[in-house]
Amino acid sequence: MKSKADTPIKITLVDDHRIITRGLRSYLESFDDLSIVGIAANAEELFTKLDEWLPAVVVMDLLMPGGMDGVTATRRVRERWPTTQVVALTASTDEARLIGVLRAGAIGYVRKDSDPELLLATVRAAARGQSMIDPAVAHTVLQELTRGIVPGNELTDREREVLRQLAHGHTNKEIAEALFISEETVKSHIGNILSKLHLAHRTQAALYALKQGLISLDELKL
Amino acid sequence: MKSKADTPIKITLVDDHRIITRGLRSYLESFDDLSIVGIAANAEELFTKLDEWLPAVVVMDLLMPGGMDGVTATRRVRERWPTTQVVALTASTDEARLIGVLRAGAIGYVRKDSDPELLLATVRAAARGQSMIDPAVAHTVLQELTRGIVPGNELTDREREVLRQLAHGHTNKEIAEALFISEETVKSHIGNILSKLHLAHRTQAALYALKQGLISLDELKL
DNA sequence: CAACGTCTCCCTCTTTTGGGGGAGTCTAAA
DNA sequence: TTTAGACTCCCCCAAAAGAGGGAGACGTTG
Repeated sequence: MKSKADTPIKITLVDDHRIITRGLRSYLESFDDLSIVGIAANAEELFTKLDEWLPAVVVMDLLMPGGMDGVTATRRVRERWPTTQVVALTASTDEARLIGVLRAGAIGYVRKDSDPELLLATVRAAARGQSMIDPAVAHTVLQELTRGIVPGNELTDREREVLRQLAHGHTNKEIAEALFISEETVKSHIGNILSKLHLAHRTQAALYALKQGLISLDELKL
Repeated sequence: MKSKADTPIKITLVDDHRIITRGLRSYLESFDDLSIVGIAANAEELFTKLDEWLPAVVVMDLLMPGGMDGVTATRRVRERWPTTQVVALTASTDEARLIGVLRAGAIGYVRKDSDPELLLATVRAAARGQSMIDPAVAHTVLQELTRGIVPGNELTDREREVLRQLAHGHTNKEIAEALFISEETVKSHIGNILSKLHLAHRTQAALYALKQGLISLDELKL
Protein backbone atom coordinates (compact mmCIF):
# COMPACT_ATOMS: atom_id res chain seq x y z
CA MET A 1 0.00 0.00 0.00
CA LYS A 2 1.68 3.13 1.24
CA SER A 3 5.42 3.13 1.20
CA LYS A 4 8.25 5.14 2.62
CA ALA A 5 11.82 4.98 1.47
CA ASP A 6 13.94 3.99 4.46
CA THR A 7 13.70 1.08 6.89
CA PRO A 8 10.27 0.32 8.30
CA ILE A 9 9.18 1.47 11.75
CA LYS A 10 9.54 -1.34 14.25
CA ILE A 11 6.37 -1.74 16.29
CA THR A 12 5.38 -3.84 19.28
CA LEU A 13 1.75 -4.41 20.24
CA VAL A 14 0.65 -4.92 23.84
CA ASP A 15 -2.85 -6.14 24.60
CA ASP A 16 -4.16 -9.13 26.44
CA HIS A 17 -6.64 -9.70 23.60
CA ARG A 18 -4.71 -11.86 21.19
CA ILE A 19 -7.38 -11.69 18.55
CA ILE A 20 -7.20 -7.92 18.58
CA THR A 21 -3.43 -7.80 18.32
CA ARG A 22 -3.52 -10.38 15.55
CA GLY A 23 -5.90 -8.19 13.63
CA LEU A 24 -3.88 -5.05 14.18
CA ARG A 25 -0.76 -6.86 13.10
CA SER A 26 -2.34 -7.77 9.79
CA TYR A 27 -3.53 -4.23 9.29
CA LEU A 28 -0.32 -2.48 10.21
CA GLU A 29 1.84 -4.91 8.27
CA SER A 30 -0.09 -4.14 5.14
CA PHE A 31 1.91 -0.93 5.04
CA ASP A 32 5.49 -1.08 3.81
CA ASP A 33 6.80 1.41 6.30
CA LEU A 34 5.48 -0.45 9.32
CA SER A 35 6.82 -3.68 10.76
CA ILE A 36 5.57 -5.64 13.75
CA VAL A 37 8.53 -6.97 15.68
CA GLY A 38 6.64 -8.44 18.59
CA ILE A 39 3.35 -8.90 20.39
CA ALA A 40 2.96 -9.11 24.16
CA ALA A 41 -0.17 -10.07 26.07
CA ASN A 42 0.86 -8.30 29.25
CA ALA A 43 3.43 -6.01 30.80
CA GLU A 44 5.63 -8.76 32.17
CA GLU A 45 5.94 -10.41 28.79
CA LEU A 46 6.72 -7.07 27.23
CA PHE A 47 9.59 -6.33 29.59
CA THR A 48 11.26 -9.67 29.08
CA LYS A 49 11.14 -9.30 25.31
CA LEU A 50 11.81 -5.63 24.83
CA ASP A 51 15.60 -5.95 24.79
CA GLU A 52 15.27 -8.44 22.00
CA TRP A 53 12.62 -6.63 19.97
CA LEU A 54 13.81 -3.03 20.50
CA PRO A 55 10.82 -1.44 18.76
CA ALA A 56 10.67 2.23 17.91
CA VAL A 57 7.06 2.36 19.01
CA VAL A 58 5.02 0.36 21.51
CA VAL A 59 1.27 0.45 20.96
CA MET A 60 -0.18 -0.24 24.36
CA ASP A 61 -3.71 -1.02 25.45
CA LEU A 62 -4.25 0.63 28.81
CA LEU A 63 -6.72 -1.92 30.06
CA MET A 64 -4.95 -5.10 31.00
CA PRO A 65 -6.77 -7.34 33.44
CA GLY A 66 -4.50 -8.89 35.99
CA GLY A 67 -1.00 -7.71 36.61
CA MET A 68 0.43 -4.34 35.82
CA ASP A 69 -1.81 -1.71 34.30
CA GLY A 70 -0.97 0.13 31.12
CA VAL A 71 -0.05 3.40 32.77
CA THR A 72 2.55 1.84 35.02
CA ALA A 73 3.85 -0.25 32.14
CA THR A 74 4.22 2.89 30.08
CA ARG A 75 6.26 4.53 32.80
CA ARG A 76 8.58 1.53 33.02
CA VAL A 77 9.10 1.42 29.30
CA ARG A 78 10.03 5.06 29.17
CA GLU A 79 12.41 4.66 32.10
CA ARG A 80 14.31 1.67 30.81
CA TRP A 81 14.02 2.07 27.06
CA PRO A 82 13.99 5.84 26.52
CA THR A 83 14.42 5.47 22.77
CA THR A 84 11.16 3.55 22.54
CA GLN A 85 8.05 5.68 22.26
CA VAL A 86 4.69 4.61 23.64
CA VAL A 87 1.34 5.13 21.97
CA ALA A 88 -1.66 4.49 24.21
CA LEU A 89 -4.60 2.76 22.60
CA THR A 90 -7.75 2.83 24.70
CA ALA A 91 -11.40 2.01 24.72
CA SER A 92 -13.71 4.99 24.82
CA THR A 93 -14.64 4.12 28.35
CA ASP A 94 -11.37 4.78 30.10
CA GLU A 95 -10.55 8.26 29.07
CA ALA A 96 -9.82 8.76 32.72
CA ARG A 97 -6.34 7.45 32.16
CA LEU A 98 -5.57 9.95 29.47
CA ILE A 99 -3.72 12.39 31.70
CA GLY A 100 -2.12 9.63 33.69
CA VAL A 101 -0.60 7.88 30.73
CA LEU A 102 0.67 11.10 29.20
CA ARG A 103 2.37 11.93 32.47
CA ALA A 104 3.81 8.44 32.45
CA GLY A 105 5.53 9.31 29.21
CA ALA A 106 3.24 8.27 26.38
CA ILE A 107 3.79 10.35 23.28
CA GLY A 108 0.59 9.40 21.51
CA TYR A 109 -2.99 8.64 22.45
CA VAL A 110 -5.59 6.99 20.21
CA ARG A 111 -9.09 5.84 21.00
CA LYS A 112 -10.10 2.50 19.59
CA ASP A 113 -13.18 3.99 18.01
CA SER A 114 -11.19 6.49 16.00
CA ASP A 115 -10.48 6.34 12.30
CA PRO A 116 -7.84 3.65 11.68
CA GLU A 117 -5.88 6.23 9.74
CA LEU A 118 -5.38 8.10 12.98
CA LEU A 119 -3.54 5.17 14.45
CA LEU A 120 -1.23 5.06 11.46
CA ALA A 121 -0.56 8.76 11.69
CA THR A 122 0.05 8.60 15.43
CA VAL A 123 2.46 5.69 15.17
CA ARG A 124 4.39 7.37 12.36
CA ALA A 125 4.52 10.61 14.30
CA ALA A 126 5.68 8.77 17.41
CA ALA A 127 8.51 7.19 15.47
CA ARG A 128 9.67 10.69 14.57
CA GLY A 129 9.34 11.76 18.19
CA GLN A 130 6.25 13.82 17.52
CA SER A 131 3.25 13.77 19.81
CA MET A 132 -0.28 13.15 18.55
CA ILE A 133 -3.35 13.17 20.76
CA ASP A 134 -6.70 11.91 19.53
CA PRO A 135 -8.71 15.02 18.59
CA ALA A 136 -11.71 13.49 20.34
CA VAL A 137 -9.99 13.88 23.69
CA ALA A 138 -7.49 16.65 23.08
CA HIS A 139 -9.81 19.15 24.72
CA THR A 140 -9.53 17.20 27.96
CA VAL A 141 -5.79 17.66 27.95
CA LEU A 142 -6.16 21.38 27.49
CA GLN A 143 -8.68 21.55 30.28
CA GLU A 144 -6.30 19.78 32.60
CA LEU A 145 -3.41 21.98 31.61
CA THR A 146 -5.32 25.17 32.24
CA ARG A 147 -6.63 23.93 35.51
CA GLY A 148 -3.28 22.58 36.53
CA ILE A 149 -4.99 20.08 38.73
CA VAL A 150 -5.86 16.53 37.97
CA PRO A 151 -9.21 15.86 39.58
CA GLY A 152 -9.03 13.05 42.06
CA ASN A 153 -5.35 13.59 42.46
CA GLU A 154 -5.77 15.85 45.43
CA LEU A 155 -6.49 12.74 47.43
CA THR A 156 -3.81 11.49 49.77
CA ASP A 157 -2.39 8.00 49.36
CA ARG A 158 -4.41 6.74 52.26
CA GLU A 159 -7.60 8.23 50.91
CA ARG A 160 -6.98 6.66 47.54
CA GLU A 161 -6.47 3.35 49.26
CA VAL A 162 -9.75 3.71 51.12
CA LEU A 163 -11.49 4.75 47.93
CA ARG A 164 -10.15 1.70 46.16
CA GLN A 165 -11.53 -0.50 48.91
CA LEU A 166 -14.83 1.30 48.81
CA ALA A 167 -15.02 0.83 45.07
CA HIS A 168 -14.73 -2.90 45.56
CA GLY A 169 -18.09 -2.73 47.29
CA HIS A 170 -16.79 -3.06 50.82
CA THR A 171 -18.50 -1.61 53.88
CA ASN A 172 -16.76 0.70 56.34
CA LYS A 173 -16.28 -2.20 58.70
CA GLU A 174 -14.71 -4.35 55.99
CA ILE A 175 -12.43 -1.53 54.91
CA ALA A 176 -11.40 -0.98 58.50
CA GLU A 177 -10.47 -4.62 58.87
CA ALA A 178 -8.62 -4.72 55.58
CA LEU A 179 -6.52 -1.67 56.42
CA PHE A 180 -6.10 -2.43 60.12
CA ILE A 181 -7.67 0.83 61.26
CA SER A 182 -10.85 1.66 63.14
CA GLU A 183 -14.19 2.12 61.49
CA GLU A 184 -14.22 5.69 62.74
CA THR A 185 -11.06 6.43 60.82
CA VAL A 186 -12.56 4.95 57.70
CA LYS A 187 -15.53 7.26 58.12
CA SER A 188 -13.18 10.19 58.48
CA HIS A 189 -11.37 9.29 55.28
CA ILE A 190 -14.56 8.75 53.37
CA GLY A 191 -15.94 12.03 54.63
CA ASN A 192 -12.82 13.76 53.39
CA ILE A 193 -12.98 11.95 50.06
CA LEU A 194 -16.58 12.95 49.50
CA SER A 195 -15.95 16.57 50.31
CA LYS A 196 -12.76 16.76 48.26
CA LEU A 197 -14.41 15.24 45.21
CA HIS A 198 -17.71 17.02 45.72
CA LEU A 199 -19.65 13.80 45.82
CA ALA A 200 -22.77 13.05 47.83
CA HIS A 201 -22.27 9.49 49.03
CA ARG A 202 -20.20 6.35 48.80
CA THR A 203 -21.96 4.92 45.78
CA GLN A 204 -21.01 7.97 43.76
CA ALA A 205 -17.49 7.65 45.08
CA ALA A 206 -17.33 4.04 43.93
CA LEU A 207 -18.58 4.96 40.47
CA TYR A 208 -16.14 7.84 40.35
CA ALA A 209 -13.26 5.54 41.20
CA LEU A 210 -14.27 3.25 38.41
CA LYS A 211 -14.64 6.04 35.93
CA GLN A 212 -11.24 7.44 36.90
CA GLY A 213 -9.71 4.04 36.39
CA LEU A 214 -8.63 3.82 40.02
CA ILE A 215 -9.87 0.29 39.76
CA SER A 216 -11.04 -1.60 36.70
CA LEU A 217 -14.26 -3.45 36.11
CA ASP A 218 -12.26 -6.62 35.72
CA GLU A 219 -11.02 -6.75 39.27
CA LEU A 220 -14.56 -6.47 40.54
CA LYS A 221 -15.69 -9.70 42.11
CA LEU A 222 -19.43 -9.51 41.99
CA MET B 1 -2.89 -18.38 2.74
CA LYS B 2 -5.45 -21.02 3.44
CA SER B 3 -7.96 -21.69 0.73
CA LYS B 4 -11.20 -23.51 0.24
CA ALA B 5 -12.71 -24.40 -3.09
CA ASP B 6 -16.11 -22.70 -3.26
CA THR B 7 -17.17 -19.08 -2.76
CA PRO B 8 -15.79 -17.30 0.29
CA ILE B 9 -17.78 -16.89 3.49
CA LYS B 10 -19.35 -13.45 3.63
CA ILE B 11 -18.68 -11.80 6.97
CA THR B 12 -19.84 -8.61 8.65
CA LEU B 13 -18.05 -7.10 11.65
CA VAL B 14 -19.87 -5.13 14.33
CA ASP B 15 -17.92 -3.15 16.90
CA ASP B 16 -17.86 0.49 17.84
CA HIS B 17 -14.08 0.38 17.81
CA ARG B 18 -13.22 1.15 14.22
CA ILE B 19 -9.55 0.46 14.73
CA ILE B 20 -10.33 -3.00 15.97
CA THR B 21 -12.65 -3.85 13.12
CA ARG B 22 -10.13 -2.49 10.65
CA GLY B 23 -7.53 -4.80 12.07
CA LEU B 24 -9.80 -7.82 12.07
CA ARG B 25 -10.76 -7.09 8.51
CA SER B 26 -7.14 -7.21 7.43
CA TYR B 27 -6.60 -10.42 9.29
CA LEU B 28 -9.70 -12.25 8.10
CA GLU B 29 -9.28 -11.10 4.52
CA SER B 30 -5.85 -12.64 4.41
CA PHE B 31 -7.65 -15.96 4.07
CA ASP B 32 -9.11 -16.86 0.69
CA ASP B 33 -12.22 -18.46 2.08
CA LEU B 34 -13.22 -15.42 4.10
CA SER B 35 -14.60 -12.16 2.77
CA ILE B 36 -15.62 -9.05 4.69
CA VAL B 37 -18.75 -7.61 3.14
CA GLY B 38 -19.38 -4.88 5.65
CA ILE B 39 -18.45 -3.23 8.93
CA ALA B 40 -20.90 -1.57 11.30
CA ALA B 41 -20.06 0.53 14.34
CA ASN B 42 -23.38 -0.08 16.06
CA ALA B 43 -26.61 -2.03 15.89
CA GLU B 44 -28.58 0.63 14.07
CA GLU B 45 -26.02 0.83 11.29
CA LEU B 46 -25.98 -2.93 11.05
CA PHE B 47 -29.73 -3.22 10.58
CA THR B 48 -29.88 -0.63 7.84
CA LYS B 49 -27.12 -2.35 5.90
CA LEU B 50 -27.84 -6.00 6.48
CA ASP B 51 -30.26 -6.37 3.57
CA GLU B 52 -27.58 -5.07 1.29
CA TRP B 53 -24.66 -7.02 2.75
CA LEU B 54 -26.45 -10.31 3.47
CA PRO B 55 -23.48 -11.91 5.27
CA ALA B 56 -23.39 -15.57 6.22
CA VAL B 57 -21.83 -14.66 9.55
CA VAL B 58 -21.97 -11.56 11.74
CA VAL B 59 -19.09 -11.22 14.19
CA MET B 60 -20.51 -9.06 16.96
CA ASP B 61 -18.84 -7.35 19.88
CA LEU B 62 -21.21 -7.52 22.81
CA LEU B 63 -20.07 -4.32 24.43
CA MET B 64 -21.36 -1.34 22.53
CA PRO B 65 -21.58 1.86 24.54
CA GLY B 66 -24.65 3.86 23.72
CA GLY B 67 -27.58 2.45 21.87
CA MET B 68 -28.56 -1.16 21.58
CA ASP B 69 -26.44 -3.76 23.30
CA GLY B 70 -25.00 -6.75 21.53
CA VAL B 71 -27.37 -9.29 23.01
CA THR B 72 -30.46 -7.47 21.82
CA ALA B 73 -28.85 -6.84 18.47
CA THR B 74 -28.13 -10.55 18.15
CA ARG B 75 -31.75 -11.39 18.82
CA ARG B 76 -32.93 -8.95 16.15
CA VAL B 77 -30.53 -10.31 13.60
CA ARG B 78 -31.69 -13.86 14.19
CA GLU B 79 -35.33 -12.82 13.98
CA ARG B 80 -35.12 -10.88 10.77
CA TRP B 81 -32.27 -12.59 8.96
CA PRO B 82 -32.49 -16.22 10.06
CA THR B 83 -29.98 -17.35 7.45
CA THR B 84 -27.34 -15.13 8.99
CA GLN B 85 -25.42 -16.65 11.89
CA VAL B 86 -24.04 -14.59 14.76
CA VAL B 87 -20.69 -15.13 16.43
CA ALA B 88 -20.23 -13.20 19.68
CA LEU B 89 -16.81 -11.71 20.26
CA THR B 90 -16.27 -10.45 23.78
CA ALA B 91 -13.74 -9.08 26.18
CA SER B 92 -12.81 -11.38 29.01
CA THR B 93 -14.65 -9.08 31.36
CA ASP B 94 -18.21 -9.60 30.24
CA GLU B 95 -18.62 -13.29 30.37
CA ALA B 96 -21.84 -12.49 32.13
CA ARG B 97 -23.49 -12.13 28.75
CA LEU B 98 -22.45 -15.52 27.56
CA ILE B 99 -25.71 -17.25 28.34
CA GLY B 100 -27.76 -14.26 27.31
CA VAL B 101 -26.30 -14.02 23.86
CA LEU B 102 -26.56 -17.75 23.25
CA ARG B 103 -30.23 -17.59 24.16
CA ALA B 104 -30.55 -14.66 21.83
CA GLY B 105 -29.47 -16.95 19.03
CA ALA B 106 -25.71 -16.66 18.72
CA ILE B 107 -24.17 -19.82 17.31
CA GLY B 108 -20.60 -19.06 18.30
CA TYR B 109 -18.78 -17.41 21.16
CA VAL B 110 -15.15 -16.30 21.18
CA ARG B 111 -13.21 -14.36 23.76
CA LYS B 112 -10.93 -11.66 22.47
CA ASP B 113 -8.01 -13.09 24.36
CA SER B 114 -8.27 -16.46 22.68
CA ASP B 115 -6.02 -17.80 19.97
CA PRO B 116 -6.83 -16.02 16.70
CA GLU B 117 -7.16 -19.43 15.08
CA LEU B 118 -10.18 -20.03 17.27
CA LEU B 119 -11.98 -17.11 15.70
CA LEU B 120 -11.30 -18.52 12.25
CA ALA B 121 -12.56 -21.93 13.26
CA THR B 122 -15.66 -20.51 14.89
CA VAL B 123 -16.55 -18.36 11.91
CA ARG B 124 -16.07 -21.25 9.50
CA ALA B 125 -18.14 -23.52 11.72
CA ALA B 126 -20.87 -20.89 11.99
CA ALA B 127 -21.04 -20.64 8.21
CA ARG B 128 -21.74 -24.36 8.15
CA GLY B 129 -24.37 -23.95 10.85
CA GLN B 130 -22.18 -25.55 13.48
CA SER B 131 -21.86 -24.13 16.96
CA MET B 132 -18.52 -23.44 18.59
CA ILE B 133 -18.11 -22.10 22.12
CA ASP B 134 -14.77 -20.85 23.40
CA PRO B 135 -13.32 -23.70 25.46
CA ALA B 136 -12.34 -21.16 28.11
CA VAL B 137 -15.99 -20.53 28.92
CA ALA B 138 -17.72 -23.70 27.77
CA HIS B 139 -17.87 -24.97 31.31
CA THR B 140 -20.01 -21.99 32.25
CA VAL B 141 -22.56 -23.01 29.66
CA LEU B 142 -22.76 -26.47 31.07
CA GLN B 143 -23.18 -25.10 34.56
CA GLU B 144 -26.03 -22.91 33.45
CA LEU B 145 -27.72 -25.68 31.56
CA THR B 146 -27.73 -27.90 34.59
CA ARG B 147 -28.95 -25.11 36.79
CA GLY B 148 -31.43 -23.82 34.28
CA ILE B 149 -31.24 -20.34 35.72
CA VAL B 150 -29.53 -17.31 34.31
CA PRO B 151 -28.10 -15.24 37.13
CA GLY B 152 -29.01 -11.58 36.98
CA ASN B 153 -31.65 -12.07 34.39
CA GLU B 154 -34.40 -12.70 36.86
CA LEU B 155 -34.88 -8.99 37.39
CA THR B 156 -38.13 -7.46 36.22
CA ASP B 157 -38.20 -4.48 33.89
CA ARG B 158 -39.03 -2.16 36.73
CA GLU B 159 -36.26 -3.50 38.88
CA ARG B 160 -33.80 -3.09 36.06
CA GLU B 161 -34.96 0.48 35.66
CA VAL B 162 -34.46 1.14 39.36
CA LEU B 163 -31.06 -0.50 39.23
CA ARG B 164 -30.08 1.67 36.33
CA GLN B 165 -31.05 4.76 38.30
CA LEU B 166 -29.19 3.49 41.32
CA ALA B 167 -26.11 2.88 39.23
CA HIS B 168 -26.14 6.51 38.21
CA GLY B 169 -25.45 7.33 41.82
CA HIS B 170 -28.95 8.48 42.72
CA THR B 171 -30.45 8.20 46.20
CA ASN B 172 -33.77 6.52 46.87
CA LYS B 173 -35.47 9.89 46.99
CA GLU B 174 -34.02 10.91 43.65
CA ILE B 175 -34.99 7.61 42.07
CA ALA B 176 -38.50 7.99 43.44
CA GLU B 177 -38.82 11.42 41.88
CA ALA B 178 -37.37 10.31 38.58
CA LEU B 179 -39.74 7.36 38.29
CA PHE B 180 -42.76 9.09 39.82
CA ILE B 181 -43.17 6.56 42.59
CA SER B 182 -42.82 6.77 46.36
CA GLU B 183 -39.56 6.31 48.18
CA GLU B 184 -41.08 3.29 49.90
CA THR B 185 -41.62 1.60 46.58
CA VAL B 186 -38.05 2.30 45.58
CA LYS B 187 -36.93 0.66 48.78
CA SER B 188 -39.05 -2.36 47.98
CA HIS B 189 -37.53 -2.67 44.54
CA ILE B 190 -34.00 -2.27 45.80
CA GLY B 191 -34.59 -4.79 48.53
CA ASN B 192 -35.80 -7.26 45.91
CA ILE B 193 -32.87 -6.48 43.64
CA LEU B 194 -30.35 -7.06 46.41
CA SER B 195 -31.88 -10.35 47.44
CA LYS B 196 -32.29 -11.59 43.88
CA LEU B 197 -28.70 -10.80 43.00
CA HIS B 198 -27.31 -11.87 46.35
CA LEU B 199 -25.72 -8.51 46.97
CA ALA B 200 -25.24 -6.77 50.30
CA HIS B 201 -25.95 -3.13 49.55
CA ARG B 202 -26.60 -0.51 46.89
CA THR B 203 -22.96 0.21 46.15
CA GLN B 204 -22.44 -3.39 45.16
CA ALA B 205 -25.58 -3.21 43.09
CA ALA B 206 -24.26 -0.16 41.28
CA LEU B 207 -20.95 -1.86 40.57
CA TYR B 208 -22.78 -4.97 39.45
CA ALA B 209 -24.87 -2.95 37.03
CA LEU B 210 -21.74 -1.48 35.55
CA LYS B 211 -20.02 -4.79 35.25
CA GLN B 212 -23.07 -6.28 33.57
CA GLY B 213 -23.11 -3.41 31.14
CA LEU B 214 -26.55 -2.32 32.29
CA ILE B 215 -25.11 1.13 32.10
CA SER B 216 -21.76 2.21 30.72
CA LEU B 217 -19.05 4.26 32.31
CA ASP B 218 -19.58 6.85 29.60
CA GLU B 219 -23.05 7.81 30.67
CA LEU B 220 -21.86 8.41 34.19
CA LYS B 221 -21.91 12.09 35.03
CA LEU B 222 -19.54 12.40 37.92
C1' DC C 1 11.07 25.50 67.06
C1' DA C 2 6.63 26.34 64.94
C1' DA C 3 3.45 25.36 61.43
C1' DC C 4 1.43 22.28 58.48
C1' DG C 5 -0.54 18.15 56.69
C1' DT C 6 -1.56 13.44 57.39
C1' DC C 7 -3.29 9.73 59.86
C1' DT C 8 -5.47 8.11 63.56
C1' DC C 9 -9.38 7.88 66.89
C1' DC C 10 -13.37 9.59 69.54
C1' DC C 11 -17.92 11.92 70.33
C1' DT C 12 -22.84 13.32 69.02
C1' DC C 13 -26.45 13.72 65.85
C1' DT C 14 -29.28 13.10 61.65
C1' DT C 15 -30.19 10.87 57.46
C1' DT C 16 -30.12 6.96 54.63
C1' DT C 17 -30.42 2.43 53.95
C1' DG C 18 -32.01 -2.24 54.32
C1' DG C 19 -34.83 -6.24 56.49
C1' DG C 20 -39.12 -7.87 58.08
C1' DG C 21 -43.58 -7.89 57.65
C1' DG C 22 -48.34 -6.81 55.15
C1' DA C 23 -51.66 -5.35 51.59
C1' DG C 24 -54.08 -3.38 47.69
C1' DT C 25 -54.43 -3.08 42.39
C1' DC C 26 -53.76 -4.76 37.92
C1' DT C 27 -52.71 -7.86 34.14
C1' DA C 28 -51.81 -12.18 32.15
C1' DA C 29 -51.95 -16.88 32.30
C1' DA C 30 -54.02 -21.39 33.66
C1' DT D 1 -62.56 -17.88 37.80
C1' DT D 2 -58.61 -18.66 40.27
C1' DT D 3 -53.77 -18.00 40.47
C1' DA D 4 -49.53 -15.82 40.03
C1' DG D 5 -46.55 -12.15 39.32
C1' DA D 6 -45.54 -7.30 39.07
C1' DC D 7 -46.05 -2.92 40.91
C1' DT D 8 -47.35 0.01 44.25
C1' DC D 9 -47.50 1.75 49.11
C1' DC D 10 -47.38 1.37 54.20
C1' DC D 11 -45.47 0.19 58.94
C1' DC D 12 -41.68 -0.75 62.37
C1' DC D 13 -37.06 -1.34 63.43
C1' DA D 14 -32.01 -1.83 63.26
C1' DA D 15 -27.86 -1.02 61.00
C1' DA D 16 -25.02 1.77 58.21
C1' DA D 17 -23.53 5.95 56.58
C1' DG D 18 -22.55 10.79 56.73
C1' DA D 19 -21.99 15.66 58.91
C1' DG D 20 -19.88 18.18 62.44
C1' DG D 21 -17.17 18.91 65.63
C1' DG D 22 -12.39 17.77 68.47
C1' DA D 23 -7.80 15.88 69.50
C1' DG D 24 -3.35 13.42 69.86
C1' DA D 25 0.90 11.43 67.30
C1' DC D 26 3.97 11.85 63.71
C1' DG D 27 6.80 13.62 60.06
C1' DT D 28 8.28 17.35 57.00
C1' DT D 29 9.28 21.82 55.99
C1' DG D 30 10.06 26.47 56.68
